[in-house]
Amino acid sequence: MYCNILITKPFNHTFTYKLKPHQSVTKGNIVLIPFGKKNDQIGMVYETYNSLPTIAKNIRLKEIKLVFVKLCFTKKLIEFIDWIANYTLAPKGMVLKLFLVNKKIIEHDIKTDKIFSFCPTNLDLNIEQQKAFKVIDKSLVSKYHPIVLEGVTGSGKTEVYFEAIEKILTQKKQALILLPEISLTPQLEKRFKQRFGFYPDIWHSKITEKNRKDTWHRCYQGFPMIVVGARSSLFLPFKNLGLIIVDEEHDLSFKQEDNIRYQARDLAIVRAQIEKFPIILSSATPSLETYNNINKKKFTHIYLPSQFSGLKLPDIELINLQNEKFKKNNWISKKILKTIGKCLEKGEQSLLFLNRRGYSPLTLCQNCGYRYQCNHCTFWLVQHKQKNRLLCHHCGTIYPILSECPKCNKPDSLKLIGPGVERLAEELNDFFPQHNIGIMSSDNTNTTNKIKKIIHDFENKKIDILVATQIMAKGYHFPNLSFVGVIDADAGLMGGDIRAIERTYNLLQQVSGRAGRTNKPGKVLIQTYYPNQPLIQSFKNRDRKSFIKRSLKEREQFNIPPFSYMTAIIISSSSKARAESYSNELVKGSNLDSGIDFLGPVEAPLFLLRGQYRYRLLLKGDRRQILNNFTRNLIKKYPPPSYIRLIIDVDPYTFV
DNA sequence: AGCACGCCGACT
DNA sequence: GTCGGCGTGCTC
Repeated sequence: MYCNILITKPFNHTFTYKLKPHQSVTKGNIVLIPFGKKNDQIGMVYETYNSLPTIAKNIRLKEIKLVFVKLCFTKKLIEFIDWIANYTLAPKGMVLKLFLVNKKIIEHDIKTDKIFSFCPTNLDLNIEQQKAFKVIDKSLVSKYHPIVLEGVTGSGKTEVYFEAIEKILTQKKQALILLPEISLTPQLEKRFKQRFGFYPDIWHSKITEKNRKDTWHRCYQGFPMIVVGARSSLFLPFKNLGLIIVDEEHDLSFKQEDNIRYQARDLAIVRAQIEKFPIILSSATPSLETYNNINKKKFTHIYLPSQFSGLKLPDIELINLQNEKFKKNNWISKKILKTIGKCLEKGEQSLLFLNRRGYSPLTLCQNCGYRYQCNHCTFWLVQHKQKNRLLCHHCGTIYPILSECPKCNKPDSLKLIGPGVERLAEELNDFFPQHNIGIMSSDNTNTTNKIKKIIHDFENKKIDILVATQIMAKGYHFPNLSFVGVIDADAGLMGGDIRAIERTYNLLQQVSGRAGRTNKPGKVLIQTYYPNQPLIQSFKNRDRKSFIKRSLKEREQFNIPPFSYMTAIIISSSSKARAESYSNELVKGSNLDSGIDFLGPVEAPLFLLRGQYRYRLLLKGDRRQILNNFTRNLIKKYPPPSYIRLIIDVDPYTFV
C-alpha cells in the first residue's frame, strides 16, 4: 500500500510514501515520516493507493515511520484546510502546520482523567438581553446565518453570549471564544469563572507546553469544554464544536500579518459553515465588511441598546487646536488640564490617550537637520527615556542615545520632536507634581504581572492620572475613571489608508467608552485640528450609522473592498535592483484582458524593512476565485528566483 | 522551512 | 592555509 502525504512544510504538493507490511492508514491519519535529512517529520495522509501511483515512478520511496492510529483528521477538517489554502494562497503544508502545531503535541499520549461537571444556573438578563438571546437561541437549533451582536461597551453582550455558551455546555458540546489579543484573556477568564464556576481552557502562543498538549487533545477527543483563545485557537482540532464567538469582531488584530496571512474572523465564519454550527460576532463597533453583510442579509443583526443597562454615555466635547496657544513642548490644552484638576479635587481618576509609545517619535539635529533613522528600515527612531535608548518600532533594533550628532558631530544639538506617552506624563507632572501619574503602553505591559500591576494600581487609586496608548482601549474596566482626554484625534487620518479612518473611529469610541461607566456619566475631551472633519463630527454626534453609510458608499464608488476583491503581492530582496526587476517582470507577464486590475509596482510603505527592499503589487478583481486563479497562474508562470521572497496577502488591510 | 553543499573574503 | 559568510538547490 502507498499513500501521498501532506507535510507540515511549505509545499503545496504531497510526497509519496510506502507503508510497512503491518501498517494501514486512511485519509486524515497523522503520521511520522523520514523527510530529507530528518527522520521524524509530521504529516497527514492525503491520498491512499493499493498499487504504486504513476507519479512516483523514478523516486526511491521511503517508508512511513509511524502511524498515529488514534489521530485522524475528519473530512470536514481537511475540507477546512483545503479551503484556507485555496483562499489565502498559502502552501497547504503550512496550513496543515497551523493545526498540527508541533511534534511534542502530536506525540503526547492522551489520558482523560478530567471529569466534566457543570450545573446550569439561571441568570437574570434584562429585557433587551433576553430578546437578543431569543434570536441566538433560535439559530442554535435552526442556524446558518452568522449573528452580529452589537452594543456599546457595558451593554451586556458578554452576558448574552454566555447564555448561549451555557446552552452548549448543557448539550455537552464544545465552544470557542476568539479574542483579538492575548492581553484580553485574563479578564474574560475571570468573568467566565464567576459565571460558570469553572475555568475555561486558554489557548494562545504564551501558554505552557503542558496546558497546550492537554487542551489540544481534549479538543480532539470532543471533551465538553470552552476554549478562550487568540487567533491560533481557531486551528484546534475540535471534534464536537457547537459554537464560535468572535469577540471584538472589528479588531484588526484578527488579521494575521506575519507567517501565513489570514483573517481569523473570516476563517471562523468558514469553519462554522463547513461544520454547520452557529457563530456570533460581537462588537461595539462592527466593521464595515460586517455591516455590508448585514445590509446584504447575509448576517443576522442584533442590537443591544445601552439605556437598559443603567449605563450613561459620556459627554463628548471637541477642542479646536487651531485656537489653542501652546507653550514650547506642551501638548495638553488648558481645558483638559482644568478638567483633570477638577477630577483630582473630587478624588476621581483621569486618562489621557495618545497612541504613541516612548518619549518622542522623532529626533533630529538642530545644526544639520539629520534625522535618526533605523539602519534596516525606512522609519524614524523613537526616543525612549525610561529605558534610555532609541528604538525602531518596526524591527525592534535598539540604538544608544548619543551625546553628539552622528553626522555633523556637534555636541548637544539633538532636538526631540513631538510627544509620546512618556513625554505627556512629564508634562502632567509639571502641572500636578503632588499626584501620581502612570504610563501604560506595550513597553510596560509585556508580561502578565506588569499588566496586573498597572491595572491593580489604577483600580486602587495608586495612580491618579494614566497616560496610555491603544493598549488600554480594550476590555479594561476602571470604575473610578471619570475623564478621558484624547490628545491627537487626527493621528491616523492621514496617509491615504482607508481602513485607518475606520480604525480611528473605533479607537475613539473604545477609548471614550472608558469614561464613567458606573452610574455617573463621564466626560470626554478630544483635541483636534479638524473639528469639522466628517469622522470627528459623526463621532461627536454619536452617529456611527451615518459614518458607516458614508464609508460604504465611498468604497462602492471607488470599487474597493468589500465591493471588490484585492490581493497584494510583496516582493522583497536584499538587492534593490533584483526586487525591482522581478516586480516588473510580473507586471509585464500579466494579461491585460484578464479583467484583473494591476497597480504597481510601488515601493512598499516601509521600503527598507529589516534589510530587505520591498515592492508592492496590488491586484483587484470582481470575484475572489477568478483573482486567486489569476494570481496562482502568474506565480506559476514566473516562479520567484531563490533570492526573491514573495508574500501574498489576500484581502490586504492596507491598500497602498 | 530546514539543511547541506559550495564558493568567496579575512583571520590565526 | 581554514573558518564562516550566505546564495542555491533539494526534500517522496
